[in-house]
Amino acid sequence: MATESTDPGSVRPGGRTARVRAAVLRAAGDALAEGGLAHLDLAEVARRAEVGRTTVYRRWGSPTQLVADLLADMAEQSLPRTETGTLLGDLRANARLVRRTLADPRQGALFKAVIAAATCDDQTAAALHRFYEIRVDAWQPCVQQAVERGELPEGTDTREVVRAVSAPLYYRLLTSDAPLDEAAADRAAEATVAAARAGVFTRSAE
Amino acid sequence: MATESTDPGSVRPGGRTARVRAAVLRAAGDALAEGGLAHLDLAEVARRAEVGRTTVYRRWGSPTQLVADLLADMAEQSLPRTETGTLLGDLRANARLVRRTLADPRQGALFKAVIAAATCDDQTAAALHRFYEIRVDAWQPCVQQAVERGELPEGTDTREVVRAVSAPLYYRLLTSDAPLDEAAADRAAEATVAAARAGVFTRSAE
DNA sequence: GCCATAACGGGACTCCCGTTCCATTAGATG
DNA sequence: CATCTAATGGAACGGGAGTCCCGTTATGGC
Repeated sequence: MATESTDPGSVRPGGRTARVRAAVLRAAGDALAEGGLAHLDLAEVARRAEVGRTTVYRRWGSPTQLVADLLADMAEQSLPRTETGTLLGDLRANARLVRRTLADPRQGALFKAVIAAATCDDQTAAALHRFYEIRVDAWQPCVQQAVERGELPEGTDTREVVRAVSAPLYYRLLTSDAPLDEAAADRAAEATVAAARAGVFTRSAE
Repeated sequence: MATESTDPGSVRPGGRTARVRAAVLRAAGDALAEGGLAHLDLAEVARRAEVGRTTVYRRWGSPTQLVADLLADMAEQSLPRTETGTLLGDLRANARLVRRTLADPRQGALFKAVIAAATCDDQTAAALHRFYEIRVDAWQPCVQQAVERGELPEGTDTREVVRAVSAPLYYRLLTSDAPLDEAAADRAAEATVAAARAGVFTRSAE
């Protein structure tokens, strides 16, 4: 048995290997943003990245696994979080950041494609879930502070509050052709604050 | 020019043609629910539907276009809407219906795959948007009634309220591996009511 | 019930995706 | 700087997806 030797890149991750990975991931991101998951062709990615086809097939194997690696890369680049001192201010800043990202032609298309890939493959789904776990954890403290300030009831599920801000924006991105304007972002933040104040996000037991 | 003759099925839509379409769409739904968009193979769909490969390639051409037709078919089957007399009751019924659908292994996987397909192709996206437009329109009246009863402020964007109920459920389905339990559905309904009561969904001007 | 033809279905063909083999390049270690 | 070998990349190969051609079926109109 002995786990199939080792994946390429795990023994000698420096120099060229890292450069190849960076070039391939960038090319994959571009291709995804342009054509979506269905048009993601490993041969074309190799061409764009100026890398041998064989290398791409060997190291990533399938489009969905390539996306999984792309997600792992995206998860490492964390954005700085702004602090305004009030819950509404913090959540609005978050909502506007999410909106700006999703409304950007390249980034928006990329996120759509990445979500699509996660629906096709369990490993990719795991990578996507991890990505959002990290993002939610990064913003969760501002809700925690609101609880400590007395703005929100004790026992509030702080992570669920953060997710409630993003949800309507992603829902609109995927199921509607209406533009993601800043008003939608502000509404998402306000709705979340209203619900959180009403105690909707308190976990009853446990 | 003269629009490339006519699509198959438009001149003689009865009998066999309709039977073929039904068989193919059912097979496509099964295949999508099992393997997701990436594993949707037109040849296999033809085999499952006991239909000639040529027919499937000629009438639908690509996986995404097949999904677009599947969506048009799904949009026609509308679910009956329950009425409880209160806004929270109606929205909770809606939320639980959505949750039950998405939590069902086959239906949930199918919805994921359909959303994935919509991210790859404009026509499929249009079909998906139309599907949700119809669903939202079907539930919008219960919010309208709440406005008329005085439960919600005048000028409330009733459709946006309906969307606010679904959003967190879809967001969880796609970006998390947490189970879609009934508590999540109830929370979505309660959060939406709290926000709507606070006037978050009133459109300022226009 | 009969005819014209829309739509289907089988088989052959082509092309490209994905794999395999091996020579070449360039990290890592001393 | 020399050596070992992980990792890359070119070339050739096999198989299956998608297309084309044409005969067959059965629908809609009279």
